[in-house]
Amino acid sequence: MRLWSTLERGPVEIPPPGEKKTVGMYVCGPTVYDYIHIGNARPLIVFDALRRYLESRGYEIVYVVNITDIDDKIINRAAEEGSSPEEIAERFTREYLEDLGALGAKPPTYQPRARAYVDKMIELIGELVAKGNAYVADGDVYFAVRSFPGYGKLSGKDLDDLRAGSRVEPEEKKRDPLDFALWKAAKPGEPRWPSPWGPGRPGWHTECVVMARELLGETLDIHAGGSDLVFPHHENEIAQAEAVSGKPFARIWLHNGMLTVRGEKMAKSLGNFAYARDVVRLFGTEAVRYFYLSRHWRKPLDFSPEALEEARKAVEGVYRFLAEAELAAEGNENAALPEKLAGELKLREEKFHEELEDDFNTPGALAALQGMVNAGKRFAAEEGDRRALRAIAGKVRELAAPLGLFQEERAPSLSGKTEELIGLLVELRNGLRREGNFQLADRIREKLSALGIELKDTPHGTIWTLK
RNA sequence: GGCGGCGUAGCCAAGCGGUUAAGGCGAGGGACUGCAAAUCCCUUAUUCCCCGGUUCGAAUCCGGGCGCCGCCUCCA
Repeated sequence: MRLWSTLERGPVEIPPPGEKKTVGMYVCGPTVYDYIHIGNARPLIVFDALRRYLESRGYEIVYVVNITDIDDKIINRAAEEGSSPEEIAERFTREYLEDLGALGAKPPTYQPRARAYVDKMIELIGELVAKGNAYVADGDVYFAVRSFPGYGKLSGKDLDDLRAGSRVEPEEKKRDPLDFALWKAAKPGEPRWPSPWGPGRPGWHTECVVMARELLGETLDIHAGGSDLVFPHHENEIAQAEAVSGKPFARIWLHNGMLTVRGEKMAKSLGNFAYARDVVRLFGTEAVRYFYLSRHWRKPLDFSPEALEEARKAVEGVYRFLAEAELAAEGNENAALPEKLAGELKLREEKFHEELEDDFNTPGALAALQGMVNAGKRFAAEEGDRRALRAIAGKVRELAAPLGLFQEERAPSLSGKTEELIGLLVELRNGLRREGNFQLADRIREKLSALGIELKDTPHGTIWTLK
């Protein structure tokens, strides 16, 4: 399998499963100062799907998504609410975990929190100071970017260009404006940990390095996150990790494209965001997942209610096929697949895997899945043989499982008594229809429709569904 | 200004040197129906932002435009 890596600026081959015992995968998770917005959900869905696809192909994945629970934004929010940073972090960690579940993500192997690793961070900073890659200035510790020759290799930036166009305000304490804080001295009222440089807290760029090293070793197989993290966050991680270990920090760097709104990046600071939980509540987990997976993970994707609605309908269509196929084929589970159909099915299945093996092209894979559904429908229409449909339905479900799609058994049903009641109404209405009393028959249909119960008169009788 | 990406049907979106240019949504036509709804079937890009070039052959490669976006500051 090939994945396009930011560092190589091109595709990198992942060694086949079995050649290596486990694959370590690290994704930059949220800062817990508020509910996550739907843009934050993109890496959580896309890399969850990638992880599960790799697992389905025989890889053993150790999947880490960190939780940043030390940060300026948390401190600010606490001040606004008259609460403590600990309380804010605790609360939004809980909310985040709930949202992660609602997005249909498989729980990560580890979900480390920065607060639990402060000691290790102090150790790492100490090493950097000892090696001459970092310096102490008035209770702060800064990483000296000029001390790391590879600085800029991930983002393709040149130190001198950066300085020329720099929007960074030079800080007195820094030797170079691009140096970044490893340790920040505590201001009055701020959370603090004791350190050799005085009380303070770690800078953001250090936590991922430390947690990744602790849980996955010095070199990660895959490091992933949003494309807005390439610079400076991931660049700074590389500098710290590699300055200490002398080994590559990660083999493959994956960066998902941004979610946009009318072409502009969704961001809390721009105010153009929607909370993930609200979008999931409105459109459902699978519509959100389908929405993301119907666009290649590296490209920007534009958010709109219409786009989500479109995804919801596409998901709906597949479920309609699955329900029909599984119903029609009941009792014919072992019916042999006609040769013609088997061939087409096989072709689509190969296509599905080819697409995913090639830079995890989920839109292509979804198209292959839709193609299978269409092949099934066409076959049933042409040959009048519906028995074969069950095999297709099974294949679709099997292939879609790692993507977190099409695993629901069926639409939620009503209680037995209610169903009997609807059955009674349907029977009465059909009596009226036979007598030609369409006026009353239509009224019953309309009233039920208003209650969310849709009646359909088919040649074989009337069936009903929930809207 | 520097670095990176994108521009494919009404909309969304794959394809990245030879395919009938995937797939979804929408739209149009048909079947079914008392009328509907739903469903099913069929149709829907001689052409890939523009202009040159390379090639037997380009949406795909190269050069030059035009337009849009991201990063360079916290950010998934």
